[in-house]
Amino acid sequence: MKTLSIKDIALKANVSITTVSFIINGKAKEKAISDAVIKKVQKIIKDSGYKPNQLARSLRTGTSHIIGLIVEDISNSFFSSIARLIEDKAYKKGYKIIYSSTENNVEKTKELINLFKVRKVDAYIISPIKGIEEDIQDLLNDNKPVILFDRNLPKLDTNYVGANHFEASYQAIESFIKDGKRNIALVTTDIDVQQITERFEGYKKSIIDYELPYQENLVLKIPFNQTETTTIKQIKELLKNTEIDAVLFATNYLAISGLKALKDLNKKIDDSFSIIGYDDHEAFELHSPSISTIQQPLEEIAEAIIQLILAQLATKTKLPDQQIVIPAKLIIRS
Amino acid sequence: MKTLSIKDIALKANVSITTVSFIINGKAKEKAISDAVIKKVQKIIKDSGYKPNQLARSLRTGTSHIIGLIVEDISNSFFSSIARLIEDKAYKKGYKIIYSSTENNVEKTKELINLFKVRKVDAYIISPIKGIEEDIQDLLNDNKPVILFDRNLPKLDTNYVGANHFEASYQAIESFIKDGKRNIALVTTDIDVQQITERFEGYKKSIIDYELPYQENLVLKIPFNQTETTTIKQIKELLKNTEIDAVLFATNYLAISGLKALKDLNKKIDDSFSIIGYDDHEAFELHSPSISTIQQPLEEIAEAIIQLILAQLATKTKLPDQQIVIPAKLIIRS
DNA sequence: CTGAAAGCGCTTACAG
DNA sequence: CTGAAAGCGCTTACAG
Repeated sequence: MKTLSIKDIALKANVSITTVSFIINGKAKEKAISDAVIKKVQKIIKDSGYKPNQLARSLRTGTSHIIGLIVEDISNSFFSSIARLIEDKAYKKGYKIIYSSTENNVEKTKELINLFKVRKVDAYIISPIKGIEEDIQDLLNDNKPVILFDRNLPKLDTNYVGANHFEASYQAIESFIKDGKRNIALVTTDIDVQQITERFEGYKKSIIDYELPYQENLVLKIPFNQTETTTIKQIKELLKNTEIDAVLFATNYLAISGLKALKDLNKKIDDSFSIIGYDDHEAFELHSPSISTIQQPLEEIAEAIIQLILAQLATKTKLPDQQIVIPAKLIIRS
Repeated sequence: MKTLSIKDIALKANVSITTVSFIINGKAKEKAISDAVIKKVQKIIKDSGYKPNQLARSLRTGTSHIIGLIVEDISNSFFSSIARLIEDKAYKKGYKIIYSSTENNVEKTKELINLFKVRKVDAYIISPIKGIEEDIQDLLNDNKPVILFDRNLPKLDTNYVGANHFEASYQAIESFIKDGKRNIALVTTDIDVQQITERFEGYKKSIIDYELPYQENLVLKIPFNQTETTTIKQIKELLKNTEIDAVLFATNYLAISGLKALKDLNKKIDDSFSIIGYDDHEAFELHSPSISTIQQPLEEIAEAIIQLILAQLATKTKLPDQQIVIPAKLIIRS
């Protein structure tokens, strides 16, 4: 059962492939094709189940109705939730999403961008890492919509959607301080991306604003590419400092590791020791006691991204870049 | 900055595009291209940063070095973990993965398969739903490798990789019974797919084998497409039956909803009331007490899938279908 | 040892 | 109102 081509349809309908193409692409009216021919061709298309070959179409037109989504790690619930929301929204507008993980690997990311590029993806949604500025600039020069999210690359002029990490982190620490905490630790990662830096800056600023001493030994920077076992060990090490009365975890997976460390240590979360996580995770709410967390509004972020994409796709002219910063919310649970 | 084509390279090298193509595709030796020409062309390719257009290549050859992965819901950690593992392994062999979620929607799944098909995906990994048998059969007729996983479609002759759900569920119930439980509930979903049915059958068989009465009112079938709030309500309703001394949850998200219900009810998990979940979830281990669970060996499943794919891709002839059933493990935590 | 040419399946400027 | 033809960027059978 060979798959049908536009030629087969043209043959059956006894018209040229040009005519068939016009009809398929809704240009029949514009091109003044007679109603009779339109009807006939449409019937044949329907009866035969013919579907245009998108590869050939993309090769010719340079478009694909596909949006490429590049995230750090699809198995992280923050990214998979966003991916799912974007997928839903895009699908309703006739766009498909294909996604892939960078694993914070510059080489892999470059290859992915190239993969998407040669496949004529119409737009890119990227949670970027440093080192791919040039590749993204190429896309922009190529007039492709690019939306960065979660992290920004300050060197680039492009669209960005993300939460206000500085503010969120500041508020989390503020709430600790108002609760009487004095030795507040930060467990973060060593990857050098804007949103992680912001979380750190918010932590620091809040401590200084409230005239607490900034203690470098209370900040633990976990290497990105190490096993969770090692991470847990390092967190336990940190917690040997019994002065610590509160911990902010800068990502959800670090908070999970932190909870495991606490469990190992048999250390309770109570009036004298609090923690706050980042991004939500099913485990936070279920934990006894429930874990407070800084929540990024996934729905709003996904919506903002898709709106930006659609706006750009709908127009030929380059729209002004937008930097959309959405406030994250501190969810206090207890 | 127009992107380069094979023509540009041929022009620069002063050879035909045929020669360039042979060199790119490693057929230079076979086609007896002179070493001098090979060197020259390769240098030009390298210096110019030329990358062959994969779209054109796919259109011509019908292959793409891409594997399509279709799962129920990428935001479910079972699927996102498998996706990530498969992606890693495939990437090492030079294959890229593109994935998408079916949301248990037959129409969307058909469209996705078509999307992948017209893009000449080399192989398919699908966690299928009923109603797409024909589409998959088309792929098989088309001589494309298809690996079903997680769920099988018994009507089809194709490869399958999955866990032994019947056995796993049987053992879970058996362990409850050996613990002295007598009124064991099952919370499962109403979707009619093999692996869910098997979990139910294992539950039933175990109860009957151990000569306990099979009580229909202890089996709760949750509709797939409802809100979690409703699910939690239904589970709470079930738990009003205080005779129940143990519950097996047939999926990880149902177990999560179950834990939320218990938290709402302030009902403790202890000697007189036990639960077992399905698939792992960070929240299970962290919960106090830790939640026992039936664990599918993700790494082994991913490895089996990728091996099957690579074996099929490596040969032109159709290999015999394989049904790989991997035992799930009951992880008892306490 | 190397090249001209057909063809994969489309779209579209041009012609009539 | 409709069609012949060029071209998107490749691969490969054929010819020399």
